[in-house]
Amino acid sequence: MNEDDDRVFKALADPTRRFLLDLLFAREGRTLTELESEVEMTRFGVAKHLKVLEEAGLVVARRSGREKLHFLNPVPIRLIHDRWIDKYTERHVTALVDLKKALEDET
Amino acid sequence: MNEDDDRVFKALADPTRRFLLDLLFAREGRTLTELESEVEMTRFGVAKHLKVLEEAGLVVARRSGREKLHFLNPVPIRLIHDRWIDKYTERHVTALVDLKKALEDET
DNA sequence: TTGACATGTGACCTCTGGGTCACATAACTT
DNA sequence: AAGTTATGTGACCCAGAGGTCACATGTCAA
Repeated sequence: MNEDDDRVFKALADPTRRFLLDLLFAREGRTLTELESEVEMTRFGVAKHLKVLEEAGLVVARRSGREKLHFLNPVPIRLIHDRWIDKYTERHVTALVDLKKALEDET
Repeated sequence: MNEDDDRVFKALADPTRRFLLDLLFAREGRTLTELESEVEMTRFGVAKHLKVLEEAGLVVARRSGREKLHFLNPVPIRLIHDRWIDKYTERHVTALVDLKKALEDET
């Protein structure tokens, strides 16, 4: 359980991996070569990152012939949220975040 | 903005720092020496971790005489959540998480 | 079957980050 | 004032992670 945690947070620690999650969040079911074209890096690097994300459970993959399709799994993200944001204070925090966003939009 | 992100995720990548957040989540306003007593590490190590958490905005500190009181700031956590969990799919994910927890409790 | 395409594996190099220590400053107590 | 308490700073050591390459497997198309 704790090892799972560690894998998730370590996976999120790298900016390239977060960008890959962003790409999958925008459109799911992408292949390795497709993701590679969006990143300034070798295919091997991207493959390594995807493996880390997969082992952390943040990405789920499905094979289709010689291709491998990748999907984003939001559950671990939600668990991070629940760890440090109490249900009673959640309303309060969301209000704070909305306020912050509103202030930034004005500028 | 992107550098802020990076600081937050890098800060969360270390298990000791996550444990410190847990301690502050349980009871806020703790001092360095108090936190040190809960961790198997030198004071210097803990101080270093607290600095990282503070620079990431996950911990906010207030001085009181020669003591420094530390508080948890949940806003960055909420922003992580909002980055990859759409408001429309949030209900769905929460249901999944609740189901998972229920299944684990049965065992 | 032959060649092109999509992905997987292990070794290797480099550099960042966790942890400790010696030293220093500031504040409370008596 | 003197000693104790709470915290801050810079240097140092070492394990681990990011990135690339050479090589290998498996799948589609003609």
